[in-house]
Amino acid sequence: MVTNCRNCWLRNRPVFLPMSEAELDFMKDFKTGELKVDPGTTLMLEGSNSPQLYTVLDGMGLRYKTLEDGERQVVSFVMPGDFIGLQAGVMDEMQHSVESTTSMMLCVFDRRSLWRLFQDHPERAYDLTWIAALEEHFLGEQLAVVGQMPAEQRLATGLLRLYDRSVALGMSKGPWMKLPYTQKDLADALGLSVVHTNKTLKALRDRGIVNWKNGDMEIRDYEGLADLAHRDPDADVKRRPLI
Amino acid sequence: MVTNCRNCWLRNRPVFLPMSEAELDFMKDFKTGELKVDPGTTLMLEGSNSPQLYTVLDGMGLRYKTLEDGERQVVSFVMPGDFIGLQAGVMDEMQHSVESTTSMMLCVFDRRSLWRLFQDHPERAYDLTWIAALEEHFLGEQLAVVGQMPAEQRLATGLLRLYDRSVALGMSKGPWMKLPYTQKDLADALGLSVVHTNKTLKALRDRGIVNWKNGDMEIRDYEGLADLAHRDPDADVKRRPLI
DNA sequence: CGTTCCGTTGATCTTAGTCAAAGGGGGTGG
DNA sequence: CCACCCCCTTTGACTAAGATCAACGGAACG
Repeated sequence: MVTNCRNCWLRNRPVFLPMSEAELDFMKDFKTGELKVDPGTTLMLEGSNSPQLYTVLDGMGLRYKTLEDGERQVVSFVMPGDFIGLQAGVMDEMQHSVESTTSMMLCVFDRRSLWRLFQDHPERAYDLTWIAALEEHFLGEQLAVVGQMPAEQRLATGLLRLYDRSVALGMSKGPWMKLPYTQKDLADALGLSVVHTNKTLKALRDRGIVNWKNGDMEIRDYEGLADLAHRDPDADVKRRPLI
Repeated sequence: MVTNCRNCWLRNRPVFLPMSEAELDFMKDFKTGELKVDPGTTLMLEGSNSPQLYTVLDGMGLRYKTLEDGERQVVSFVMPGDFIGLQAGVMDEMQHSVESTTSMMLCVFDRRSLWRLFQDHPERAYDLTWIAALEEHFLGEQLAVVGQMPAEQRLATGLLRLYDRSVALGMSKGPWMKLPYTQKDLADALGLSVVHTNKTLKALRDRGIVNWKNGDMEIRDYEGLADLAHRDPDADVKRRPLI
């Protein structure tokens, strides 16, 4: 059964273009169904090997690693169009956990059909590799953020990135975006303590740059934020196509 | 011309097994030659799009990103078997730079043949995706290291990882390994200042845990180091196959 | 109506960064 | 062969960014 599958990577790359007849046929072959999950559901568990792979159709979540001492590193935020479970599919087990923070709608694939995809659909296999390379790119960026930037710049960079993605995905038109995370989630992503994250956030709020209330974030001064992030004004144009 | 290509991912996955007839034929098709570079050579430049992709046959190097303000984040250390240029091959440009720190021997491929690989050699395409996923895995680990660990633990984790790889690649049998990097390189990888890296290193030396002299590193107390890294004793067995 | 989770804030402490200066080597040129 | 220089390492003194600790407020929820 193929239902509406917007924002699915199998549909196209990048995730926006319309689906062709051939692609629809293809979907019939691979998609095994859709899955709706509640907030707080663990979709993938570090060290496990899920038989199912997902594409996010709707909702948000996060990927994280847990360290021996209980600390948590949020590896990335999950948004519509993201592919979940590549590691489980191609290596033998997941290296991080994935959890929903809102309710999510997922497009479900069978892990075992992945090899068939490589054999019969080289373009899609290529897309998959493209996705993996993209993921690698963003992890590298995040590593640079956490490794080299002071708190304020980290926060600005992180919020900006979330907002840009949100806009790119058509989830926000104006200055508002859904941000269903806790400050602890943000802190764990940026490598900061909750307290310091909160204080840094307050500083941004006091300066009228952002406004975060009840899971909704308002970017009141995009330029100012980009400035705090030390972002090269040209670079974001260059980077725009990479969501 | 196909010459000796040990440690090349195209040869096999993981990089150790012997090459079959079919694989030799395959190599003839894709390998365009070998390249020897001096220390300090920039192999890939962030933002550029190299027409050539490489596999490291011998020597060591590093990948890094440069931030707007001149800071540098070392993204990973490059060792034999590593594939260089996946992003250039599959996306449109490199997202980080790659530089040799010793002289290196490289196996050269043409970027344009990558698509042919996906069409005609699905197993190899699969391997390539596997490599990308592996890279993603290690970046995630490094992110957790930089984001959550204090200096000493970061250093211990980093050195341990370098040593384990070195052993896995057959480059060290005993407690010694080649470590041709500067302390600044290490600091930029761990998100620390050189000064603090140096002091932390001295502490390890004073406790007889490691000994680093003239580009050679001696792991004098592996257990002690693993302890400082808070490494789960079982985990390294699990992680061993992933180089 | 208590409990729990999250956000907020202040006080204090520690880790790691910055600044500065002094030792090596190893290479190059006089 | 020596001298100088450059790059890297090492060390100490000082500073600051951010962590930790602690306490309170509010909203959601059973």
